[in-house]
Amino acid sequence: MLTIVQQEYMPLRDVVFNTLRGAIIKGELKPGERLLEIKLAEQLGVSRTPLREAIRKLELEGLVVMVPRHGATVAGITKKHLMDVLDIRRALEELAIELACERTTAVQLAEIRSIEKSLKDARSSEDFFALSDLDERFHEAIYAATNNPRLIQMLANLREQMYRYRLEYIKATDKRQKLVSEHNRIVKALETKDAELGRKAIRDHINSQEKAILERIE
Amino acid sequence: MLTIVQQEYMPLRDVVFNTLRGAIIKGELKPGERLLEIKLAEQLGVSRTPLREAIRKLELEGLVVMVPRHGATVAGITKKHLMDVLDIRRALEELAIELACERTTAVQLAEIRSIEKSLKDARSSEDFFALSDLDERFHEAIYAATNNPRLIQMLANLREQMYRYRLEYIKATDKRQKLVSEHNRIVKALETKDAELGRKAIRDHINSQEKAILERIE
DNA sequence: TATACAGAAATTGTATACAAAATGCAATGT
DNA sequence: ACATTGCATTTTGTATACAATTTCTGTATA
Repeated sequence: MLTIVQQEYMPLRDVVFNTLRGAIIKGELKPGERLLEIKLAEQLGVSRTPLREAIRKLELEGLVVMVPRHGATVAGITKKHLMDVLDIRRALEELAIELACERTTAVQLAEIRSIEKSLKDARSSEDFFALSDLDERFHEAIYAATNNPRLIQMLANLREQMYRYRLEYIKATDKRQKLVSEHNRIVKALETKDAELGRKAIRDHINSQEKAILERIE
Repeated sequence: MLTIVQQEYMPLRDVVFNTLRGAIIKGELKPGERLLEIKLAEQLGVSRTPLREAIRKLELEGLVVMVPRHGATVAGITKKHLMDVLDIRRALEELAIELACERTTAVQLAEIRSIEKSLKDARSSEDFFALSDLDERFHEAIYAATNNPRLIQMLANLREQMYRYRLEYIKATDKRQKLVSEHNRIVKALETKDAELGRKAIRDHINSQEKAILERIE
């Protein structure tokens, strides 16, 4: 007898959590904006209970700041905060590449290569969302190869936090070629299992992003 | 006019959160054990609402596993899981030392030195909790010197997860001298702002812990 | 004996009600 | 005009009630 794993059900709190996170990342909920429970609950058509549980999770992810007996506000993004997060990402991305160089299976490498090719072929496209999606898939494929679930989760979360800036970065057509060549370097490192090259490559990649983000900020 | 900052208030959800986290870390709640909402709520003398919100946070910290419509269970700790967390800690501890080498202020360095001395003086003590507390304060003082709140929070969380093993490590009297000398090396790195030495020192320090934990596990 | 089914019990998911605290505003007094 | 006080409103914190689902258990049947 087969047990059918139905993944279709999702608790309301998670639906709300995803919705709010998306809204914050896309800028629909602006930094400093208050998250009024009753108002939000009515807007989303749910009660306060699942809404509150979603806010707890957003709080721990750092997207929302809680003040006891005052409520939740969308966390502000300062330059300092971004730099802090980038420092952490750099350290963990280097670890990820190192692990991936050891552990990537043939199947995983093929998958990574395939995504890299798609991205290369689409590098002149104007479909930013598609490009962004490919970029995300490329990096998540590498995370997956680390075989470290905790690291995968943390990196996914850290990346998400600069989503809106990443989109801007990808729009910058003049930097596309650079992005493609950086990806290629990363793949080379994985193919030759050269952890040191991998670390360098990913560091340069993040530094490019950092530069682009800094340009955007002022 | 002086404003008195009263930090005495804490929402029930946070009290519950801390209580449960402590219970899990100390092993009072064993891996695989179910967290029944009504039962726990009665035991703690609170209603289900704050309890549930606490569980959401524990979930994101990785201490409990949720299965929709089935409830929460204490996350199991496998060797693989420990190694995964240690890999992440190593990467972030190295980053922390590097940042601390750049940023530690004179006051902070004095504080770190002071804790180091206390720990050295107490190295023959049998008061494990006091020793553990000093060790924790030593490392948190270094984290604080990074001036990166997000990193501080993440490292504190990662350390907590191996609390019970750390205690065993500290009990091992034969390794005390080693621990003291490792700390001394870390302080030296901070004093001379030698990031490379710092990385090496902290890496060795964590490797020692890893070894001790592995010995404990079988 | 093993299995399938039905119903009961237990448990989580969600909504609502009530309590406590903070905020805003107007009235009052200086 | 300005500060202060007190009240009403808003908002969060907590508890409880109800709904939906799952799990357990016992019984009947092959």
